[in-house]
Amino acid sequence: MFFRGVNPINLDAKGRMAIPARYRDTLTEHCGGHLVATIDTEERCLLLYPLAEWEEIQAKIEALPSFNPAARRIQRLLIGHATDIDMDGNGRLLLPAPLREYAGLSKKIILLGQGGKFEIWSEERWMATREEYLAEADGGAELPEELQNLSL
Amino acid sequence: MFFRGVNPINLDAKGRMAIPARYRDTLTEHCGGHLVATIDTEERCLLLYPLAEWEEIQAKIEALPSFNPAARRIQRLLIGHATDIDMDGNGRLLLPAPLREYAGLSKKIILLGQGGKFEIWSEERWMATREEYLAEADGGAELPEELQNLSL
DNA sequence: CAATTTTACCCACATTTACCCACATTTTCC
DNA sequence: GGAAAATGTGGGTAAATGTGGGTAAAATTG
Repeated sequence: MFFRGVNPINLDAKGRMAIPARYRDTLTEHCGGHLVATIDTEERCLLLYPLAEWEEIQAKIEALPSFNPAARRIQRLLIGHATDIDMDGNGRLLLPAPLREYAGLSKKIILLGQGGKFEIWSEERWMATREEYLAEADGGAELPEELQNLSL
Repeated sequence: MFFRGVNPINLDAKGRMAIPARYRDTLTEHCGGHLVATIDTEERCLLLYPLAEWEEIQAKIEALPSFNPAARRIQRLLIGHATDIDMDGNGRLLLPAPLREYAGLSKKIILLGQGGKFEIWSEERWMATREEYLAEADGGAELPEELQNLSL
């Protein structure tokens, strides 16, 4: 159950996106087409999880202490924006308006496979962010040790 | 019994809010539509619990040491403002005027799923608070250890 | 105790959403 | 390169949801 790849997709007038066919079988088998979308707190994009994966994450987040401000912040942002979405008969997802708005999604969007989850970007934003990433030099001093020794 | 998601809702002229249909079945099954609303002590928003959940919490709060000023404060604020509310036949809640006032609720409000409970915000206030949260960097120094290693 | 206001319950209409079908387009296979 | 299958796209319709308001019961006040 690993997703990968960049997929340019068009949102239709109702805010629906067609999941590329190659992911559909995996998604129906693994979670009956039940997904959960929420926001990314660092970038203006969305995260899309199979239901089971999301529930594990939500359990961890909910267990955090309620009176810790940093924990409250994460709970409000992540759980607060998490929305259940089911694939329709045509393999499409209807993205809720508040989430579309957050990520600035209009017509052209990018679905990015990221292992256990997907990311959803506006095409424009994705292009710009990718360029930034490429422009930053590798091998900066701030790399975690695990990365320093990573062999590709 | 996990609530999540952002729900933009309109209060009507009588101060009633329609609970989104997807939560209704859960609420009627789990607590017969009996809920308890109270205030959040940190932010100007309301907390909305299924009756059973609230009773557990109230028991814990009542058990706090009476001579501790911070405990007394919490008791007075939380238990003092807690109000029983039932869903009507149309799946709506009538929010009491004092609570609406506390949270500054007029017409446009936001219902935020937060796991075992909901939060109710004025739309305006929620937007502002969300922007603040987003502006704060993740990975600040004050994060609980559990959070530092959380992998989304 | 009567009069007035408030609350709760219910019904009916407007709007939105979900589901389904049909067409266009792309891909695959021969 | 052409035909057939699979995929992507658009939109119509029935059902579910949201909204407003009326009426009767209850509570409150003078």
